[in-house]
Amino acid sequence: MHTGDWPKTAEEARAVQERLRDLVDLTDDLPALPPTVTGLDVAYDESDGIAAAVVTLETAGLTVVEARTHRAKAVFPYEPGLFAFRELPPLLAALEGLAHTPDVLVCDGHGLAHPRRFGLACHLGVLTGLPAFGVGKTRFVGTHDEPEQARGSSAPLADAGEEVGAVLRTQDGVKPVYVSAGHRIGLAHACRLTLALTPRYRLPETTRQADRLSRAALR
DNA sequence: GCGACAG
DNA sequence: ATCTTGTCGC
Repeated sequence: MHTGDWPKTAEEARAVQERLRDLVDLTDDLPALPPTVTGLDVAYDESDGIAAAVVTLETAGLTVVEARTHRAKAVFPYEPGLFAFRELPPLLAALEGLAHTPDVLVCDGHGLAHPRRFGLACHLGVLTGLPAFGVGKTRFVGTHDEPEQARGSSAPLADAGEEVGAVLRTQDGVKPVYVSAGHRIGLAHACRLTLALTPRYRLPETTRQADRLSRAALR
């Protein structure tokens, strides 16, 4: 579906981000608790082989509704800030295989918490037109205070004077995650959904399921 | 100039 | 991302 016009150089990729960033819509029309949540992740092997997985869960109960995987060869090298150009192709292919349109995408990476405010979650949201937000495991940009130790506590993530996300504690005393809006959803809503997806573990159940499936698909 | 740097 | 032994705790 995206064969042909994919950036070849870092310069071209950054230009694409600068051009698409204006298409990000932060209007939030998503129900407080959408019927389903769809997680995405990509696994890699030692020779440019990659496997993407998308898993849709019922929001209440977190049971799997459907899942899809897609294997491919990496077409773009990893570079901080341009990460989406590496994972987007297989992720989009996997998404196209779903029988049901996702209500919201939960990405393994950042959205607005990006140097040019256009991380994977924004890119995926703009290209699919679907609501999307990011839940990163580590900080990429910005500074923040340490959130309180209780699950649900959070601290603003600021970069260059802008609030680009939140550092959210999903379990008592565990390392917090980095939540940021991607497209068609607000930060507060993204944080509430993240908590709904982490009743037991640090990472969202969507990410855990997608991670497991992508690794399995790689072999 | 010197670090930092999503996955 | 992925590579890895042991270790602490429920």
